[in-house]
Amino acid sequence: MATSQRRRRVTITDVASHAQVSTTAVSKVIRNAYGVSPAMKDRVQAAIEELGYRPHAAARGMRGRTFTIGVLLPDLRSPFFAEILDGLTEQLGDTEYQAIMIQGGTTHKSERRAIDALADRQVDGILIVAPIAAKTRLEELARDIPTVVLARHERSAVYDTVFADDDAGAQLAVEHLIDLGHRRIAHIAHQDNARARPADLLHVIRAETYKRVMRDHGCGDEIAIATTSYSAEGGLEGARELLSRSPRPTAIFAGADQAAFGALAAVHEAGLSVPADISVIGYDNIRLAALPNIALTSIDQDGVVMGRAAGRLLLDRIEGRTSAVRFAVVPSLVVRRTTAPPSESGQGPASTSAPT
Amino acid sequence: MATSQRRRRVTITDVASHAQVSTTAVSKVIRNAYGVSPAMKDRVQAAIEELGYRPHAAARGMRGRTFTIGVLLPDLRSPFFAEILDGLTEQLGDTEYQAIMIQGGTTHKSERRAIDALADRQVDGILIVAPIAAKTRLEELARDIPTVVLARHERSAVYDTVFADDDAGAQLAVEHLIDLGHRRIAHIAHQDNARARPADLLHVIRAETYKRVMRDHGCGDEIAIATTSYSAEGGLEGARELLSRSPRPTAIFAGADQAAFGALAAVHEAGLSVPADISVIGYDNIRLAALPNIALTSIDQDGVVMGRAAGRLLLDRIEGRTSAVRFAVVPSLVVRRTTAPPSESGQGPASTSAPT
DNA sequence: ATCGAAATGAGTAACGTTTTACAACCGTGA
DNA sequence: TCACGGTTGTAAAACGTTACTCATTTCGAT
Repeated sequence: MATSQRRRRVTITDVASHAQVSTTAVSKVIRNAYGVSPAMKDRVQAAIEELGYRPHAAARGMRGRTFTIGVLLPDLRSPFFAEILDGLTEQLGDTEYQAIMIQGGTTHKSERRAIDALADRQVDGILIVAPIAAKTRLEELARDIPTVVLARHERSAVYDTVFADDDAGAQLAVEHLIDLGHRRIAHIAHQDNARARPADLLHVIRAETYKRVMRDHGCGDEIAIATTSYSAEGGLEGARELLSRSPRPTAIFAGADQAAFGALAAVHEAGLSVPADISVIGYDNIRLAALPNIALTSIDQDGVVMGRAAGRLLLDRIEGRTSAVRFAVVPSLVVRRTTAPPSESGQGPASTSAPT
Repeated sequence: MATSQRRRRVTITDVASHAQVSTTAVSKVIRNAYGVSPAMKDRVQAAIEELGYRPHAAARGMRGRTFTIGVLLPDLRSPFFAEILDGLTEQLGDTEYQAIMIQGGTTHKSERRAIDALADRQVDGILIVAPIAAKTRLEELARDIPTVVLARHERSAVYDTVFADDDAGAQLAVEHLIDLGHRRIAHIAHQDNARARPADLLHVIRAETYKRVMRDHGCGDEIAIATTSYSAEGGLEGARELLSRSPRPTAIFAGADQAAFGALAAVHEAGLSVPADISVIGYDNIRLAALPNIALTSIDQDGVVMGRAAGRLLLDRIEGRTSAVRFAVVPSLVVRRTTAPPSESGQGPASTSAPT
């Protein structure tokens, strides 16, 4: 018989009667609201301590705040999200607020369900990371709940945005390769079914900037893009396709490090070497990129700073700010050993014969 | 003036008055409880549809359920957790339950705070992944809230456990190396400040099994362990240390793929090659391990199945089951290209002279 | 002393649901 | 016709907290 009655939680009433005061007084102490004498405060806090009382979030949510920040992540697979969360957690640090996460998935339906779930749970604020929902839907949400959108560039009057300057970052990447002497630079892009204005999506910006910079340096004819996804599998597939083209590119700019890993694999698979035959540059500078055997050249953007900023903006909004803010982080180039000047011999040893 | 009054949410009362019935009736329809005629049901559902009503989770939490499953993850950096969550989400699928995640961190204090946060939010069930808390604390929690613990092996009367058979997995790994002819096999282990019985911790089991299998095959004298952490950085550091020993090991069994990546880096750094000079085997079979240029031999354990099982056990418990269950997944060996027979020449080319 | 304002505490009504209890209605069998 | 049991609906009381209102006390300035 594994019964063992589920214990009743200790409530504010228990504390009040134990401390011989009203529940109102206890509530005030908890929220350190105006109108409690030091004596009262001590007394109540002692009772709280003694009984191990913890306020019941659902009940609080009925009247006031839930002290909960909801974070919507598309998935848990990107190491970059972990950094954002670290920043957010740090910012929430000693406040009473707690971050909870929810997985949005890749379809509109699943993302919708996740957002609704957060709204149903009466979170005090929402951080939406790289959503695929349309701007109008996000604004609808933001009218009800303080909202910060991370990783999209749009300008909204009702929510704040936090993002890295992807235009600058992509320019750093492509110009780094051009400075090394490359001209046949290919790009691996990402495709999802986001309903945002394309120009507000970071992966579109990276791709567009790639094209612009190529043209600016007279390499407009060398533009070659494989559109797959920002993942290892996507990078592998995309790079395979790019490497099969003729003439073969001498460098690949992958829109994300994960994709760059896939690209490295494809290069290896083709019997070519990095950076002798092909240079590869990634984006995000995830930790694995720094391992000495990988040593991936990448674009660093400080996820922790972005997470911190998002947290602060959210807290401000909860406190009542209504004006909208855009917070941009500036990325930087981290040169490692996957990029080098192109080899003199136009095509490497493993070049397959041209078609037809 | 960015005012735009925050709209009042539509409540059960709104639905009731719109459908000209009592709130009780609406509540019954929502929960499809006993005592509603088909006519009533249709009528109410139409009203719900029309008004776009969604039940208010906090209010529900006051009397009944919150339809929320809390998931405590130590961090977001392990790709393995993503799989568990996929399995859980799949299992929760079309139920009304929603999974929310919270980051437990690496200290007892932060994990405690996270668990309390879930309890305060009145989740209906908790999935605790690889916790560091003591068993007694988990049992205390489990007496109040249906709980499933994932990745620890202990046997509890009040909560369920879901884990992979790490003993079998580690044995597969070590015997694979021994079958290839290796004898000087080193191990990279993980250390944290968990308060569990050591024998219940997966990383301890992997290490102990490594030692046992070594002894069973007469390699007891060759046992060499570097205790760092199951991360790329930990693997790098650990492998550096192991490679500096003399005689140098011919194979490394890393307790996790992430650590194996670090080990690969260290081997490369030392001017040695895999698998010619050193074989490396990981654990978890994360996606990156399958990339053709990495091709890491690893131990596969099905995280999705584990997540699904955890979800089902949780739902069962919420429905009233009180008996405890232990669910174990059996791992399998995935041979790729980082393991091979040891080279004949005892030490590779980069061997440093023996000390003294 | 007296007045008024400020400080302090308590009582009570919400908040949006679920649960319990019960009333009204129906058809059925005696 | 009556009593009865089952069905279908409603009213009202929780659940634990906060916000609002108001009464009492304290204290400084006159």
